[in-house]
Amino acid sequence: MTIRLYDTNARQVRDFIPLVPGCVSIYLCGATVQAAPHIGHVRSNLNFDIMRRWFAYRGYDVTFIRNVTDIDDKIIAKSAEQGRPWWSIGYENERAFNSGYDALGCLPPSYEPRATGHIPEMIEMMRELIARGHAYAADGNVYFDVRSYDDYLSLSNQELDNLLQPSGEGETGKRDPRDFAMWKSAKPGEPSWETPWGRGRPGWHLECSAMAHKYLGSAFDIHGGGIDLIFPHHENEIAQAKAFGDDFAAYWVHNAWVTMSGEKMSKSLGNSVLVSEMTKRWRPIVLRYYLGTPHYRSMIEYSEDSLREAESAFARIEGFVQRVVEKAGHVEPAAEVPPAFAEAMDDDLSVPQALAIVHTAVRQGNSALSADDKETAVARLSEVRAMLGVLGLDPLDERWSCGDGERSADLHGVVDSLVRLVLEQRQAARARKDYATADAIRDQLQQSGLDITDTPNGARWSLGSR
RNA sequence: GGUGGAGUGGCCGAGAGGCGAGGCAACGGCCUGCAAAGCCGUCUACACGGGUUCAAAUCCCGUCUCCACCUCCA
Repeated sequence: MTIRLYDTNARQVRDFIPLVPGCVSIYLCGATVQAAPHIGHVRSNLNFDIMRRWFAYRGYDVTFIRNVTDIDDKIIAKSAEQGRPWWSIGYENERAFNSGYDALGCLPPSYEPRATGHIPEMIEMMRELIARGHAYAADGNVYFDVRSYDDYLSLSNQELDNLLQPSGEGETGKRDPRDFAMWKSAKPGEPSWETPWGRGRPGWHLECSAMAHKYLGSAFDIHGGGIDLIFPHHENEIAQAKAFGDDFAAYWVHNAWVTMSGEKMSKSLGNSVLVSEMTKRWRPIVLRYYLGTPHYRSMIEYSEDSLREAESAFARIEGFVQRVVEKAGHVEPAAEVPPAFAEAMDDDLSVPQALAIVHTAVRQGNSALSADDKETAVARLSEVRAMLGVLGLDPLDERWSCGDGERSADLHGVVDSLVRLVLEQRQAARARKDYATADAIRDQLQQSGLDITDTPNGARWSLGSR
């Protein structure tokens, strides 16, 4: 019954023991809103969405903080390039991220703090770190003194002296080239805030230490993010927070990335597949199935073929759900998921194994349907709904009903009675063995985007997959 | 140079000493006027070379290939 998670810091799977019984606090590194989100960004969020849903299912009270870093070098550069304010660029991308998360059915975080809304907290942290001898000001920058913190690089298991020398472009006055900037002095024309060390702006890592402290306190349960954040971002967060006096995160969970032709999808490599493009071409629930069901620590090699495969696999589940509902009416999700499913989820969120349980239930349910065993079919559906609910993939969840709720339900009724009229004609043709006419009717409906399936109880129609 | 990860059947994708994960595709069967869907069955795989063991995809040694991080990154 204990949830186990792979902790990057321990480099092994550990039993999850919450700091406060019954509660779990999660800090997820969200976006640096310098560009529109690609599917790798949503994948990360999706993995943690499933994590929090599982914790909630297990009875935990979940506090989920996902930050927005709304100031950085690239945002400033774009602002200068486009002649637009930095905050307008950041906000535009922030909205794109949120609509991407939303489209794929991610639950909103408990709170979503922005870096630039927490300048006083950052100044306070720097003041304390300077007082404690872990940081120093130089030329209007504030640097963290990495040699002053003994445990530096323990998360990524590296030795300070083995690191390649950083370029340290434009960062002057460092005691050690590997010291990192918590605060950067403002160049003319750049956005800046007043501090005791001069006008400037946050470096990349300070916001997370400061905001995690503010919203989750000096100690919290889980810190998450993409595997590429381990160094330098998370190492630097740890150094700041711990040197400041926080215990910081108890568990570190990192998701793997999405690759394309074997290479990491990234904004700078230019091989990004934008979420906005994908949701135009694929049903969001299918995208969620595709991006959310491989294990979170496995790479996803993006391809259209495997997306199509995911579409077929999910259609199988969906078909079962629809058939049972047509036969038996509304079926509520079961209160509990099957034990084998729970066991898989407890074991470091083994979604692929959990999904095998779903497919088995679907197969059993389908068998029950063809044997006319309504009771078993309903029981399996109710389990399937409970399991899919945890994964955020229940096709009957209102979230996935397209368009504006009641109006589209009305429309469905209209289409249904029209199609029934046509199907009656086809049935009449079939009855007099005029199969040419019957097939022509079916072909025509097919071309209108409707799939027709004959069953022992008459023909049924469904929206074609594309 | 340092640190970490990966290589599994036609494809995707789990597993981590012994019971064929699961899915997609294909093929055969049942059902069907035909089709579709569904069900049943078939396809017995773990980069390579050694070793340990009654037993290795899994552990050990070595090799090859690929990827990532080393101050832009989810």
